[in-house]
Amino acid sequence: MSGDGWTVGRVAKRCGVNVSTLHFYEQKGLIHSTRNSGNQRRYEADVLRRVSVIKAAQKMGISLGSIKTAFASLPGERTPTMEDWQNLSSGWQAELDARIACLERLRDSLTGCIGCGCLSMKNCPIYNENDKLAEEGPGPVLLNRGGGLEDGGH
Amino acid sequence: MSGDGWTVGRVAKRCGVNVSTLHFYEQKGLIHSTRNSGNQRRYEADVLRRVSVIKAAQKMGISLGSIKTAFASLPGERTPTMEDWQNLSSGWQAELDARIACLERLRDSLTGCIGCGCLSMKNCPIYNENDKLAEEGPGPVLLNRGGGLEDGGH
DNA sequence: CCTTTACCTCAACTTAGCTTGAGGTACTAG
DNA sequence: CTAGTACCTCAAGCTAAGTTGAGGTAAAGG
Repeated sequence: MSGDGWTVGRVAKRCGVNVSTLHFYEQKGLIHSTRNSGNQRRYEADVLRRVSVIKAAQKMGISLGSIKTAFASLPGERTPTMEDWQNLSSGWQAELDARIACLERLRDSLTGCIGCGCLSMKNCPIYNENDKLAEEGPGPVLLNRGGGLEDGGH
Repeated sequence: MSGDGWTVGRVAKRCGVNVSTLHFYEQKGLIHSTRNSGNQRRYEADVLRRVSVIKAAQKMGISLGSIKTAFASLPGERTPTMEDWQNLSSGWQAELDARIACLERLRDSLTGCIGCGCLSMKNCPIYNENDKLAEEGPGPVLLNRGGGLEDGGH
């Protein structure tokens, strides 16, 4: 079974995503496959890790574009080693740290800031501490578009 | 000037958003306005805080839909007091805490997890700790769609 | 008064990340 | 050998959160 490669369906089930999502990722260049004699996709085992990493990175708020860029640092020819993946993830650590720090600042100033009058001001801590991070050119940028918490209740 | 209400342009400039964004928010029911004799929008001062809160909440990753829901808890007739805003923000504190905690778990397990083989497994800490949070029905849900860090470089 | 700037509505377009559907082919189990 | 899945491609659709543009009106300054 896994002897002659993984089929889309199996990868999808194993990774908890739809087949269409795998097609989509392939189209975006995030994963790749070979074809069997009947033109059906066959994957190497490392696709599982790729998909999982995509999912984990997305949870950190990293876009598919950035993930693709990160994946570009992986070796093309050989199967990525543990070390390759470690390198990749360590690049995201900093980003994640920055993001956590930002949310913490936001949390710490939230009550005071929304409650007081400063939120409408240009010098509000929430406003600025975030804007600063949100504009660091290429590099850690956070939560500046869309996504995220849905239906927060309240 | 502010005597007979704020114009869209002034609100936009003051809040650092486009006029079209204010139209959009109004259409979504997040802010509201009255009209002058010539059908132009006029806002009460509290719109400034609303817009600022929207922006702050978005930075936490809260969707406009959730923000609207949260705003529904504000008094309709009278201008919201400081306390009203505090109540609203305290609801988001918990969400923000949950979210920070989740990202921290993700950070702490990132290296180990991406580096090891577990990411493709159903019992991976990253996978599950996040999924659990991502599925708490209505309530804190995090980063499950789109958005976020763009162009992380690396 | 006249020009310029601000505002109005409505519709269409944008990006990300997928999903859905139509129409057709390949595999696999009995 | 024949169902019944699984798979294929391509195009269109969807949601969020806005932005852009066309065509037209209102207000403000000199």
